[in-house]
Amino acid sequence: MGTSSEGDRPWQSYNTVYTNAKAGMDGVDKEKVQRIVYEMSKGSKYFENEKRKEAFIKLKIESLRAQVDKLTDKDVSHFQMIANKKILELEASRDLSKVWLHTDMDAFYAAVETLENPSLRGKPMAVGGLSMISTANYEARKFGVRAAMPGFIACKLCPDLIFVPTNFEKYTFYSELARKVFRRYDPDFISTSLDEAYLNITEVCINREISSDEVACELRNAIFEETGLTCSTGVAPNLMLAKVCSDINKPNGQFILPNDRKAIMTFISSLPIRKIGGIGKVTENVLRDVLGIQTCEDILQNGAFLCALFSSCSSDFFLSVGLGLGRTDTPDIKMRKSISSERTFRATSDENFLFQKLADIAETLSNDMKEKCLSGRTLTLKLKTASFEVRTRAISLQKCIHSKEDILSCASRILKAELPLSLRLIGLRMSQFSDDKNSHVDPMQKSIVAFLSGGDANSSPTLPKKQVCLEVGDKLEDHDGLDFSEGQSKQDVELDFRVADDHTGDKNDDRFSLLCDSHCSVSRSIAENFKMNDSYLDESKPNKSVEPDELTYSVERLIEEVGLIWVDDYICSVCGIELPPNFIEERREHSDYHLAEMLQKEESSRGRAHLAQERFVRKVGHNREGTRKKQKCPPNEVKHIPIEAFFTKYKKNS
DNA sequence: GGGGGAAGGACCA
DNA sequence: TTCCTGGTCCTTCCCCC
Repeated sequence: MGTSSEGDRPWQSYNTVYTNAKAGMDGVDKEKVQRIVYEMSKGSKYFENEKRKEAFIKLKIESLRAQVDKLTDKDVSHFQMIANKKILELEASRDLSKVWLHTDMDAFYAAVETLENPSLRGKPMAVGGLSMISTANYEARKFGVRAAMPGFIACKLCPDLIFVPTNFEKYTFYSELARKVFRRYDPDFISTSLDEAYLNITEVCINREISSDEVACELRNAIFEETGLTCSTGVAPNLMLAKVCSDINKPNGQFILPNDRKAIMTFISSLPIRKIGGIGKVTENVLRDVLGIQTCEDILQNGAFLCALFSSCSSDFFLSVGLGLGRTDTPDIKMRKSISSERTFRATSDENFLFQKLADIAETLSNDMKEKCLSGRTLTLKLKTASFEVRTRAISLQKCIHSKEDILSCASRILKAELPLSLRLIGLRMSQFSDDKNSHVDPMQKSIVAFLSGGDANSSPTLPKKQVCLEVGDKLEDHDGLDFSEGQSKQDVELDFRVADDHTGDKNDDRFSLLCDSHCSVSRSIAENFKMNDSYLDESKPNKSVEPDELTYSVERLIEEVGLIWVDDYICSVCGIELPPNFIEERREHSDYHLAEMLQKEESSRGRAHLAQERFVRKVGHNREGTRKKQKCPPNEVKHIPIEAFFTKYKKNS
């Protein structure tokens, strides 16, 4: 930016993934593609957001450069010693005894569509729509059209482009046909997607006394005969290299890298780092602009700087890439860690529309979870604003949930705290699954009594091992075993009234689950919760009188005693302080303060209430310094860019 | 200081 | 006029013990 050449060609500074060479795109006029992508994008909110992200990366690069400049000769020789030691250790772990084959179906979705509709053959075609393309055939790739490109840009690059909608049933069917072939060569093959797999063919080569080249050829022929589709394969001593190799002779080709260190080092030396799985656009730019690293050989030559600038895990990963090392064993079966559903729509701030979308997504997620017998404890709401800024807000519950009603109830509360906002995407993700998929109750969940007594929920034989629900107006003493133990202060209860899960999924249950959800990050003030969930309040129930001296609680009493509501959703009815709805923590602390104040009046012991007040005062002071926790990030604030984010996982490979 | 939750980001197909 | 979906893993920040 800023140079005359860039002024003439502003698109050159707009880096997108679309100019990265993909199979079948070798002859593409990259500058033309870059210019058209730039011209179609510029001025849009997406473009502005990309620019913002680019600016962050530039700052990161500048910061790393400054760190390099500060290194003395002594520092460099120190880090060189560390790098040398690591290289020796990594080299000692090199395993050349395995033969891995990576197979990748050629333009899979597009090939399936062409197989079923031969009239598409020879014509530029893309699977997807005007908003986004899933994949493009090789005829379209000649124009620069590729996966992950918006369809309207693809249309500009290739006006005759034919669009075919995605049909996952078809792709799954053909994928299964291919997998039948894979199983014959490796029953434990690793499937990474519908069209890709890793096969350990070591045994096949030994038992049948044939070369890996012959196995690859045989496998490709078998796949073609049984599916009518072509694939490309790569053979190498580890998974990382096999994946790189399968891309070399695409489409319908294969590349064999011998299990020989010298051959590997020769192969890797000129390999662009971007070809390595785990090195994407950002890492490529950072390594190139900070250290001038472009090939894997460059990595080894910059070992000292990599050790100086990056975490141990990251530098280990980089060095292992430079040595051509990768995983050589079949990983253990991985359990799913999360399940999610998200929808993009035209940006809007219409709250009715947004809550309806949220309900639709909650239903989809709930259905998916039921289908897979999953029940989760952590719900994450993902929002993409009209300006493409992505926000996530998570809530961890005391028990696992899966029903639409429970999901929607939690999600609505988080969303409400974020509004008003113009959004273009809403997503919900559930994680922290219960081990026992048939149980929808978290065994770790403590009953309120166990919580109050500081004991384990399961340790008391007299306590019901189920969630205790209170009706509005109930006193805790009305329930078996629900009394406060001696010395137990009421403030020990961080009350978070939630919609009860009665395990039947009934809507509009007028009871509240009185759970001690102290870990709930978005637990709200009592008043707020009541306000937000007022549809669950049953006003027909008569209030129950409460003796002031009794150490008992009723839900209504808390509200009455504290008397705190947020007038106009903004002003504290007790003291008049103004706190916006999205100041969740502050509001919670604020209601804590008033609660403590109330308790202070009625309890003979003042200690804990005083502590709560102190806590509030400290917190307010803290917040006034502008260190509010991750609620909003100023646009001009330098954000952390976790360049190393991807690398630790490779550590175990080496 | 360590553990764990939350938030954000990079990357992949 | 228009830039997806679903998943994993990692780091940093922050709070709590």
